Amino acid sequence: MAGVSRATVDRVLNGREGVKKKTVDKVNAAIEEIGFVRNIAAANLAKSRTYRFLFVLPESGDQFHGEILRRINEAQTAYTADMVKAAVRLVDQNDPFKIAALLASLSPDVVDGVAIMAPETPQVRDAILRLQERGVHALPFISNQTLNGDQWVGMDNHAAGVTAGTLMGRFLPIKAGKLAVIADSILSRDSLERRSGFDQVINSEFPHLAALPSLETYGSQDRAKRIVSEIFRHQGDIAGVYILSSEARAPLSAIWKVQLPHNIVIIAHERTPCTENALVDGTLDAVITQDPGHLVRSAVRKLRALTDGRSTLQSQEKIRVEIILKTNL
Amino acid sequence: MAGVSRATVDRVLNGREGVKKKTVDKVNAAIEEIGFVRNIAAANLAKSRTYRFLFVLPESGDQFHGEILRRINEAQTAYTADMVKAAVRLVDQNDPFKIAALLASLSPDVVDGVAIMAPETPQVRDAILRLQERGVHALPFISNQTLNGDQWVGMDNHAAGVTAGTLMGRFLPIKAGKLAVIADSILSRDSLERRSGFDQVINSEFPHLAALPSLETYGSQDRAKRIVSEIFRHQGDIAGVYILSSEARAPLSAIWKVQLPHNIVIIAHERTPCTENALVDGTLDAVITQDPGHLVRSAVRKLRALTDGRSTLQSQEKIRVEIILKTNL
DNA sequence: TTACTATTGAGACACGTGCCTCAAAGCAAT
DNA sequence: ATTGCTTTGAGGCACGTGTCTCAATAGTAA
Repeated sequence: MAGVSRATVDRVLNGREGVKKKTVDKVNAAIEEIGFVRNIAAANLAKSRTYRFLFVLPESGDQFHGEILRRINEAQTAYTADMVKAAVRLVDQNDPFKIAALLASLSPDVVDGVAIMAPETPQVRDAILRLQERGVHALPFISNQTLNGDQWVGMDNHAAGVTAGTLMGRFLPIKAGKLAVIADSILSRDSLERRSGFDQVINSEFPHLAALPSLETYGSQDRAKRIVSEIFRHQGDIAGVYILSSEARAPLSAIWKVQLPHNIVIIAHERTPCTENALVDGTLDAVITQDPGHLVRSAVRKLRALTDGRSTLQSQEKIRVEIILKTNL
Repeated sequence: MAGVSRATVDRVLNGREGVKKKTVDKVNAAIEEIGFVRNIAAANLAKSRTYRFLFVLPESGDQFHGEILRRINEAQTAYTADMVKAAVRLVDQNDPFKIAALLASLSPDVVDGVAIMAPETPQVRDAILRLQERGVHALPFISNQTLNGDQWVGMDNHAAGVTAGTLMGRFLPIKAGKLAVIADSILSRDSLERRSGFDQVINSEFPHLAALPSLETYGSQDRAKRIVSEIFRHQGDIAGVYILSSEARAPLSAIWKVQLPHNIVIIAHERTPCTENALVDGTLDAVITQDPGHLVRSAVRKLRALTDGRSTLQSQEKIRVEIILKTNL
């Protein structure tokens, strides 16, 4: 069609050197004209290509992370047909240097792409950039990093906070009240974004409500219990509780023990066995979540597209801020 | 590994005749032992297999169907690499005989699988069964058919109705009021299920509210306007409006014209440009929807799994009842 | 044992692409 | 026209599987 040999087409398609610009254009024109699309399956077969991906996740007993791990295993099975192998490495997320060191140890000989869930610190940011320079595709995962705008997988945490605030405001009767905000730790960017969204909507749309300063549990059951009981002792008019961290177990079990007045609205994040139970038994009024299976599959698809130099279906990769009630579990 | 030749393994793998049971067992044992998984990409390459799927959809100017069509085109592109070709046929959904005739005209030589969106009638049900007998995989799509329990793609409409009812009840203050229910037509199974879910939750959880009988617009703009204005003339204490059909345009534009008291809660179904606008401008309080892109991709994946005799990832194929507010658009 | 049939093996070619080598042709500077 | 470099062509083998043919072997009934 282009009047050239298969070898030349190959040179053009795979970007090899030593082809005249004029020839390249001829080939591309022909490709355009007959609407040729490379059969990626055949190409991968020929290259006996395997996609070696790595998920770098925080080590924690967090149920949400447990879900993520389950989904990675699931995807492992589902994507074997596509020659995708996904490994997992757990790192202490409080130690940015360890994370950076791990990333620094990865080379393109061993891995094609990495999905990284880690708090944003200068060390990590640098390590990610250097990783990319070395030719390993890196993709911020769930925890955002201010790098390449849309190249990350996770939900818009500000919108999630706004949504939580809206539901809180709309579920409560229109009268003055205070809102307790409980977090594991508010240092992470995700927590800050959620909090800011929550405050924004409460202040602007529901001025009769007042969001109290965040209370941190640091993952401790005891601390959670103390916080919960103290809130209700000192602040008489608590109307709602917003649990903004991804792990709702500690605050929830504290709430179960303390027995709150039952017209209080409680909203938490992330769908886990624990939050599901709390929805069913009526403790939680709503859960704002992102689908862990979708997160994992989206990361895999995006990494694959990156290694192939393709683009992905925008609409499929958008991580939705999902609202879950008892009724649409 | 099994001590047999490649030819025999082929006979076993592809279920050809004339292999002793003992040999079959040996081969399967070996497969089990070394954990062999067939490279589907290579297999399809060798067979130069293409998956020819057909979407049978109602012909209607419905925006939701428009979205579905867009997503089918999108999937078309995204799945070319997997040799999937999806065609669309529109049929008058009020004529079950035409639908049945169309299905009857499909043979396995021309198409591998069909996703069918059609109201449930005896003719259609029969046609689907006969289609399957002829060896064409059929999958009810969006509109459910009481056939094979989980083999369909769409959301649980009863749960959707319950969710709509719950939001309605929770968004409204706890005081007596009436709820208008507007539908295109309430004859379809989907509408009935939504209505039943809605009533159930209103009656049991929010007894101070009363859901009025459904009002049908039959897609007519004028009729919608008349219905909307009459409701508010004759019934003084309308607290909320539930638009339960997939096309909210007629009722919504009627509402825009009539200018309702603005503390009325309005909930509709399906995310479309129209409902999005209504969310943004505050006319709608919530939209209950299913993701059209996900519906289409799920149908394609399920049809592909059916033709390959594989199973799909349960969790990925579950169509969620999504709640959309202005904040998580 | 013989004469069957049922089962198995060996080998070839195909699918669409990648990747390599060697030779041929084109081109520019001298 | 010669030399040396750049660009192109021809052809082969590979990837993992399917599918076919023909021959070889095993098994069974007479």
